[in-house]
Parts: sequence; structure tokens; C-alpha cells
Amino acid sequence: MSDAALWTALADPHRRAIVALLLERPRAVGEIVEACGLSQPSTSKHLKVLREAGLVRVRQDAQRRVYALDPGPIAALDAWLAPYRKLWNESLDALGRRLDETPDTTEPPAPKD
Amino acid sequence: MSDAALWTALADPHRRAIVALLLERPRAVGEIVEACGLSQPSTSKHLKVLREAGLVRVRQDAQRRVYALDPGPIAALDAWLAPYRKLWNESLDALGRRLDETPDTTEPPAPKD
DNA sequence: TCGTTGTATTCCTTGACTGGCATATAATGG
DNA sequence: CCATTATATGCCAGTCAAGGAATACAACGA
Repeated sequence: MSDAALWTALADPHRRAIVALLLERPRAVGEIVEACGLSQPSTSKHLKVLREAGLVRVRQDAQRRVYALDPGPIAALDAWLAPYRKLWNESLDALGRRLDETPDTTEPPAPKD
Repeated sequence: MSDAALWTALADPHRRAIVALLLERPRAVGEIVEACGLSQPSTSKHLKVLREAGLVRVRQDAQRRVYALDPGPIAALDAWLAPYRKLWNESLDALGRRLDETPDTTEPPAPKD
């Protein structure tokens, strides 16, 4: 819930992997266990962290628990990022201006993948 | 440099605080020490982590070292976020549609908080 | 060159996080 | 009610990161 919990939750690579999995579609724990190659208990613990950070929500389907992404905290991250985005937009602008001033290159900036 | 380093760097609240400080303007280590209330060595270590994650760059000014944000990794974060942003845009859309279907409220959605 | 200022690094201790294993708990079907 | 399936939790050991103190290193001024 707190900002800290969100960052800590996403700091772990396995948890980011889980979040990425859930971006495709909601999944039951079993699927997640298989996909991330951890033991079931470890996976459950990671899911708990994600749950407590508000990043995922659970729906019960018979014995299975189906986890799905909650967009809220992601939006919070986006909000955190906003002021910085302004910063790097400026630097892109600066780059653009510099390119304009050098008539040697006829190619457009080409997205640096 | 790696994605992992970026997340780990930002996982720490003190380091996020430093990054926020540097968003306003570049600062020498001394200023940062004062601002974040840690000892000078601890602060230096945090700066090292940020440096190795590519989040900050150093410029030498006499004895002082002035740290400044590097927009690159922030952009990387933004890129990571992009697919998820699509997700919560959809959910906002869904919310909008639901509000459209309930003619009771005449008020606009009103930003939550 | 020497003292001073500003910053980085090393050493050490402590606390937190991770993963596996075993086990508890919840839900279902017979 | 019992066995089974699906998930969560407790316990333990290994690892790692953080902070403080002391110290080393670098750049400047006299």
C-alpha cells in the first residue's frame, strides 16, 4: 500500500516476472509456479508480497486462487515517474536541437532501440 | 546498468530521496548529506549505487563532486512501464463507460484525491 | 610542501530477505 | 466424513544490504 511496499515488491526480479506474467492474463498459482521455476511455497510468498503491495488481486475459483494485476499501484508508479519524464523529454529536445544544427546527417534521429 | 541494478537502486527510500533532490538541481555531496540526514559515508555509498545504476553522473568542481540526474535510466523505467500503462488506461476507460451508463451523477469523475 | 576541506573506501555488526522443506489450512468430490 | 487437490504458513540456514566509525584518498590554499 505504501510507496515503499510498492518499490520493494518490484525490486525482486522474480516478482517482476510474475507481474509480467499477469500482464498477459490472470493466472492460478500453479501456473505461476511452473512459469517462474520456483517452489510453490516461495512463489506463494512472492505473491503475498505483491498482494500486500496492492499490485495483485486474488479471485477464488474452486480450490485454485487466480491472481490478476491491479492497475492502481502501477498508476502510482507512473505518477512518481511523471516529474522525471519531463526531465528526459527536455534532454531529448536538446538532442533534437543539436541534430538540427548539424546539417551533415540527413537521417532522422532513429529510435535508439 | 542492468535492469536489476536500476530497480535495486530505486528500491531504497534514501536513494529515492536523493534522486528527488537531484531532480530540482545538481548538488554536491555535502548538500545531499545534510538533506537526507545520513552520515557522509552512508550517503557516499548510496551515491555509488546510484552511479553504478547509471542514474546519476558526477562532475568534479574543485574538491567537491557535484551529482546530477541522468535521464536515461528513468526513460528505461518508463519503457518498462509502458505495457502496464495500457492496462490501466483500459480500466479507466471501463470506469468511464460505467459512469456514462449511470445517469444519476451529474458531476464529472473528479480526480480521486 | 603541508594542512585543510571534501569525498570515497574498508571493516564490522546487525537486520532483513530469500529459498527450501515440512506442515497447516481451505475447498472439492465421493 | 475422508481423501485429494490447491495454496498458504512456519521454521531454518544462507546471503546480502545498510549504517556507523575509522581511515584513506584527492584537490585546493598558504
